[in-house]
Amino acid sequence: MVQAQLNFKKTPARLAISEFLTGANTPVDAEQIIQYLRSQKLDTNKVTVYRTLDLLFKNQVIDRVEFGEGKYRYELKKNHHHHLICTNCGKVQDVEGNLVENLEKKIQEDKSFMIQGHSLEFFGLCANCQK
Amino acid sequence: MVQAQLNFKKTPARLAISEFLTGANTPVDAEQIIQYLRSQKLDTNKVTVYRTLDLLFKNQVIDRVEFGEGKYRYELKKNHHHHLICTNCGKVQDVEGNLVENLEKKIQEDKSFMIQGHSLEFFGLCANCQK
DNA sequence: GTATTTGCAAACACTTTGCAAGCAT
DNA sequence: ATGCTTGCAAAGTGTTTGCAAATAC
Repeated sequence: MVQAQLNFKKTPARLAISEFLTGANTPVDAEQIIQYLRSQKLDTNKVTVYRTLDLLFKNQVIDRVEFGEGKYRYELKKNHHHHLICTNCGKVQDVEGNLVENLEKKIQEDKSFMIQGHSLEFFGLCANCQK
Repeated sequence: MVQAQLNFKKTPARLAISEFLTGANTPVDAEQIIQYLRSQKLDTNKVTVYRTLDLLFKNQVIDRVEFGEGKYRYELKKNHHHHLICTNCGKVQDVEGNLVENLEKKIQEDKSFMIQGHSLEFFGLCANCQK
């Protein structure tokens, strides 16, 4: 699997799902994973896909995000970043870095709220869709 | 209804839903609305609730937000703000103001991405749950 | 060999749709 | 009167669960 220290059994489905997530440059949904597995002649049941995602999520191998679509998307955990989601073509770009670190400090002080995490997504038109 | 210029028919269900949304100090889900209607002896079908929410959302009377729960929450449109969501008790507080305006300017320049909107939610522990 | 993982069927939660009946204007 | 709104039943998504059979180690 993605991280050697996790002693999950290395089943074909899990390896393929990890491989797909590793190769994806954008957060993918369960359906896309199932399509990929099908294309690899690995007709894995969707239940297995959800269970694998759950396993990876709970072990902090992947992140789970929502883009207001009524479903989850998943991506390998990586350096903190935010997303630019094109409302026209759906393209997703990353913005590297924690852009709200200073905001968080201020909020913790002002509101006595202990921040553990956040989600920040931007919606708009990518360069191509502005033409 | 909430906004006079919209000439929707003022049915009991719509009036009650608007009233509930107006009184709510936190984004509510469809189920909470149904419970409220029931408590008002207005046994409105959930389909009507969803259709009313859709109507209000499309006419920009309400906002629709997601807190990573796998469902939508709705709140009356108001001054731009973000949410502090307690991961322990679920309490939701508002943070007034557009905290990422400067970020947006920078992103538009750096990424040639035309931002139309964003979502920013903070997850953590409210003052009470830190005790 | 044994505990983990899988597939299947089924259920679940949330939301949407089609259509006929009912109501606001 | 008529077009908008509702309820009902059904279906559509996305996701989870129980259990017996299959498999990685």
